[in-house]
Amino acid sequence: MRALFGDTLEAEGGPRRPQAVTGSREPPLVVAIFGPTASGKSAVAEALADRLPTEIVSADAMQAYRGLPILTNQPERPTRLVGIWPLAHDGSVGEYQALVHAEVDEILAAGRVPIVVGGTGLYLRAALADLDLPPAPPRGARERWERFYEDAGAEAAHAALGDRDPAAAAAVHPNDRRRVVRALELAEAGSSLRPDQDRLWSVETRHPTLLVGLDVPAEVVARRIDERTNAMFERGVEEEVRRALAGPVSSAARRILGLTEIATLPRDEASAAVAQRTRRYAAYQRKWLRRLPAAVSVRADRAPDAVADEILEMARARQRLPADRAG
RNA sequence: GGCGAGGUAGCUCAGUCGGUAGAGCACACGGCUGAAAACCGUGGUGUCGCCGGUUCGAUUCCGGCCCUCGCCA
Repeated sequence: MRALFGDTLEAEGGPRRPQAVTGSREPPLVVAIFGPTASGKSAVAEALADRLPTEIVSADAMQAYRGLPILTNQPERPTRLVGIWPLAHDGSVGEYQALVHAEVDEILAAGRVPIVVGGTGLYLRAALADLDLPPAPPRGARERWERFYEDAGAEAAHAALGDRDPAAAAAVHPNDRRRVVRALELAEAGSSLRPDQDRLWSVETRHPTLLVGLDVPAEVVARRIDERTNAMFERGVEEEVRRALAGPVSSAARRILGLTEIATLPRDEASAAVAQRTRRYAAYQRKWLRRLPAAVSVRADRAPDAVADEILEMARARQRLPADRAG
């Protein structure tokens, strides 16, 4: 346990010394950091990395794509699962979940502390828990059911789902085309959209986990978003987007916030649209934060070092280590 | 200065032949299990430019004023 707090890593990605983080008597600990965009997640994670032997793992659906580092705000410090998919690829939680579990387990096996950082709530839960996701749709099934939904209409499609999977139908609104289609393809495959246990919102995790929610006032986040959006344009997002769109882009990757706006609108309008959509995204993430089970809220409108110190305190308490062992 | 058009939600606008108003977007809240920076649901948040007149009642009709835009001087 001394190793956990006794050493500090070099700030700028020097070679990481393999060393035991937890003794045989100590349980492994995963630290997860969630918060709205521009709440300082990356800075806090990096401050933590200066204090602990850690590896940072991304829980961000869009940073997983390669080719839009400015637009997706990819971190400077080497982070696992960032830039792993080409834009032509259709990523998914299911695919991501298998990858994160492997990364987290590998880091723990090496005696380090995995820090899972990301703004995608679903991906974060998939990283921490085993969501036992239903299978991917068979080839062609999605297109076929989408056509069915279009032809039959929302009500009829929902009624058809009611015949095959009443529980799923009860849980999904007829207008929610995505979920009606998904439930239909699952019902056809003999599976169901509704799992027996609700692991998404449970406190269950694969390993002992300290989940920290960064709490930053909405006005502060809004201001930082404006600044960051301006900075994006100064750093050349437009060129980045132009290059990216010259190649194939999957339907999933097309959802990256700002891609369409920057490609189609004049600069000032694109900038305003991106800032506004990003503010809405931050509000959506705050909803996730409210609902995430077992999240410990930490005020984060202050220096990342101070936030990291507070998180360390909590980690210590979590492992029942005496506070005076920190120095 | 003259003529014309217009001032209604945060924005763009609709509407009320006189009974204090509603769409889209924005915003707020909620849902979410292989597209999640996605998708869906719920909510109207308002001195209807200002002052006065007519009327039981005016955002609506009438008069005056202010402001914006366009054309002409």
